[in-house]
Amino acid sequence: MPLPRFAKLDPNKKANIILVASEEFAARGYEKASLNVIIARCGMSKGAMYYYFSDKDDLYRTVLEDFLAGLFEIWSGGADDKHRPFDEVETPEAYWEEWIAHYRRSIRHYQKQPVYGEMFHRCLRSRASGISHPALTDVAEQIREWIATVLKRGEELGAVRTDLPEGLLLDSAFGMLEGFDRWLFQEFANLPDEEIDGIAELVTEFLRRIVEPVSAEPAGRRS
Amino acid sequence: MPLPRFAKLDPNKKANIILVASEEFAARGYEKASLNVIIARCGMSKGAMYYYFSDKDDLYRTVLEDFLAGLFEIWSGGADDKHRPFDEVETPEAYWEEWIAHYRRSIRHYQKQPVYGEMFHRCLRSRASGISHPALTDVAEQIREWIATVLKRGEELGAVRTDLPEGLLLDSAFGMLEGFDRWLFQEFANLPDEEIDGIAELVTEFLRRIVEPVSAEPAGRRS
Amino acid sequence: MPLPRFAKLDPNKKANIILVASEEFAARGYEKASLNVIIARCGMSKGAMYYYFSDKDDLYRTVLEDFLAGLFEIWSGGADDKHRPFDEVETPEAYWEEWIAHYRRSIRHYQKQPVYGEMFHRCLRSRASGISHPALTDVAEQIREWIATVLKRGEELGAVRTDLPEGLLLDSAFGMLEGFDRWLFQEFANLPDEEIDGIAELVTEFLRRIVEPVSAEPAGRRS
Amino acid sequence: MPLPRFAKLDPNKKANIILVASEEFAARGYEKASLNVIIARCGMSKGAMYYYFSDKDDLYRTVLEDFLAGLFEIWSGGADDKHRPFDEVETPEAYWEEWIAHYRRSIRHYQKQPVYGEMFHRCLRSRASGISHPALTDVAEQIREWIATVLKRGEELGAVRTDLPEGLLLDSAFGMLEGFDRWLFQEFANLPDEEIDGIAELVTEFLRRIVEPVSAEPAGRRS
DNA sequence: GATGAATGAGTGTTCATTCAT
DNA sequence: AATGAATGAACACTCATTCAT
Repeated sequence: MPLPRFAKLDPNKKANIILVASEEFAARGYEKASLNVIIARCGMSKGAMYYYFSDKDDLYRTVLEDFLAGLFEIWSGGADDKHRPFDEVETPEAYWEEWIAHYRRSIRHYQKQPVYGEMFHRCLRSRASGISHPALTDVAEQIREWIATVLKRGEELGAVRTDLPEGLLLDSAFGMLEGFDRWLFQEFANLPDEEIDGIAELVTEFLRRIVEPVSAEPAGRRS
Repeated sequence: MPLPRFAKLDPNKKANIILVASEEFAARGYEKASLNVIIARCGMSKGAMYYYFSDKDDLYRTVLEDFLAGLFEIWSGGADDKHRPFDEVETPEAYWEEWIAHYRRSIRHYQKQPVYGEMFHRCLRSRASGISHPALTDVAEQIREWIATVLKRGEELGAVRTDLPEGLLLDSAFGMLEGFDRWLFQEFANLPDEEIDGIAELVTEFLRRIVEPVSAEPAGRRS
Repeated sequence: MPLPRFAKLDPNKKANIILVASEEFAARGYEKASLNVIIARCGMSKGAMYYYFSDKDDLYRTVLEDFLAGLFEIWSGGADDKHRPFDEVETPEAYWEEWIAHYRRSIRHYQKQPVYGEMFHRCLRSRASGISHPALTDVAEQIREWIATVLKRGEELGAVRTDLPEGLLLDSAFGMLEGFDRWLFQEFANLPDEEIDGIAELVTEFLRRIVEPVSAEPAGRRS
Repeated sequence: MPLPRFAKLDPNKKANIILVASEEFAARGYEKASLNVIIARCGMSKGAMYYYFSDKDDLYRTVLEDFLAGLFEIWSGGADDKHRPFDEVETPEAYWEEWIAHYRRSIRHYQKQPVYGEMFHRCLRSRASGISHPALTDVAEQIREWIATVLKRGEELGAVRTDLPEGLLLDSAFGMLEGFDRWLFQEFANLPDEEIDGIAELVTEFLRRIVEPVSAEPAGRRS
């Protein structure tokens, strides 16, 4: 929702504004983030900022939109963001393989763009809070819905249990992924590139344990 | 850390200050919470507040300490907070039963004291964040450590796997519990009292699936 | 006083700029009116506005000039604005008849062009104020002078008393007309067309009572 | 509506704040008036102003209330403001004598407190505008109602005509008084004290001419 | 002729904190 | 032991105006 002028701005400046604002918002949250600081760091005048964005809220939403677009691009496999890799799998095994691939892509992306990771965690944390900014809640909701959709696909393939109240499985699985991510984030500095695959497999295994039907052959337990 | 004078204050007033401050901090977070509002709601003067607490930060820490003490009291089974029920179990089965009991107590407590629940979720959400107040991170860390200790006990009993990097299992399990809690919170209004037991069993089952050794008889899958 | 370029502008655009600006100035007053808003509503660029007008003040004066020209055209009987109907009456009775006709014309005009009415009232209200914009005070002064001239004509015909300090009679009469107008404005929606004549006669009668010489046969009291 | 603390402030400081604020509001109107300027002129800090008043609006209302209280005190004859001198007159002649006395009091007051005059005219001018601040419109409305009440009393005594639509007479008379006032204000510097009586009689005569029943013996025309 | 990006002093408002009493 | 008046830097936001293109 930035004013249409923003689209016409020099791409470098655009990217810089979004980067600087992302950092500030990611580091301090919407409320504490200071527009004055963002403006100063961008080297713009007050008026210029308000020339492109109608207010702090608008800037924030723009930052989040940019983040979400980037995220979904990664999640859709680098192709256009309408591509849904999980729609193409046809067996439970392929389904779980796609989860591994999904995680592999995500981790690689976070390593390259640490700010994305910050934003991502902010979104996750904001869930169900009632306190955080509506736009952030929106983004969190979209992420959650993405996962819900993928779990739905898993249900169709018989890879995901269906005997629990709507939302319970999703929230628990989502929470676990979030926790795993948290650990991952703190280890990023120490994480050798060649371990990424193992990590992706591990988190997928955890996910399986939670969401697989109780009658299924348990993941990672094939004697 | 409040000034020593605070200890000498009339217990009713003490409790009132902490309750009012808890509500404000729980509802709006440290940064957005207004000392002015707290002071007004307590019916005290500005000077009085600063007589007992050196600053906003100090008040916040006091509130959190009180919260944490209350939490651990519940978690220790209502006895003094040095009592550690998990230390007393001697078999894996007893270990899991204690988890169920633990959850049952927690849920009952949240239902009676919603403010505690609010604080709790704030703590959870703040985890691993460079954003939130250090004192909140501290509390979150202590909660995490409590769980870590309990998982350690599980390891000793052979109920918890030991083949993963320190922290990974903890964060994943903690995240799952958090997500489960989140779902629970939204259902509180609709949750009949007699279902609490089932809920406590369910979340424990999820926990088992994540943390049990891979070779173990999987939880909830006994034919 | 707009820059000479304005004269050369396409008449439709000219009229549109003046209309839009009139609305904004009439609705919000000089200070609160936003040039940005006017510019946006006109669909022109910032630069263009400053190409034709040297500043906000300049635009305002142009708008007022246009308003005043239109007003005097009406008051001069629809003919060119040098025509002065009151100069042509030769008896007191004809003088008062002309006042009635004057009012009839004015009311009809306001009904067709509400913006004019708004401007008119703004001018009236600004009278004798150290607050309003000098240009508005100027316009108000010119309106006052128009009435002064007409009263002068009345004095020549013996229809208007001459025994009071310069200005006193004028201000009182002007104030009364203003008050009458105010009432009129609020009743516009409910005012059937056929009552306009009665209204015009009534206000003229009020005017007569104030300004007629004390020895004259009082208006509306002819046994 | 100032915060209750304001009442406890040193009366000199209170009066000073109201005086300074009155001047600024009277001179520039609500919107243009700068709180910063008022604060600086009072020699207070920003915080202090907001300690006593919740916002600009609050300060403005306080100023207006003070003004209105002062005005009604004068109008009630210097006695407490519940005293209504017009209620005590019992004949048309006494009624008109009270108007003269009323005007005499008002003029004397304006001469001593010029700011009151400024405020008064701002109120008058704001009438029926839709633009001005609601609080100002309120005050204007109360003044109008005061006059309406007095005219009503005149009707009861047969001193005021009753054959015109509600409001028309009031607005016309009010407008005339306003215009008269305007003239008066510009002459204040030149007005010798001994002429005040004549002025008060003159404006009352004007009023009579407008509002007296058409059949009555006209004022000031007794051959 | 015309554009629109950029400016920056200005606005009203908040709030943790201090300190004379 | 307690008060509450006072502070002032910081906040988000506005808008008439300029000027390189």
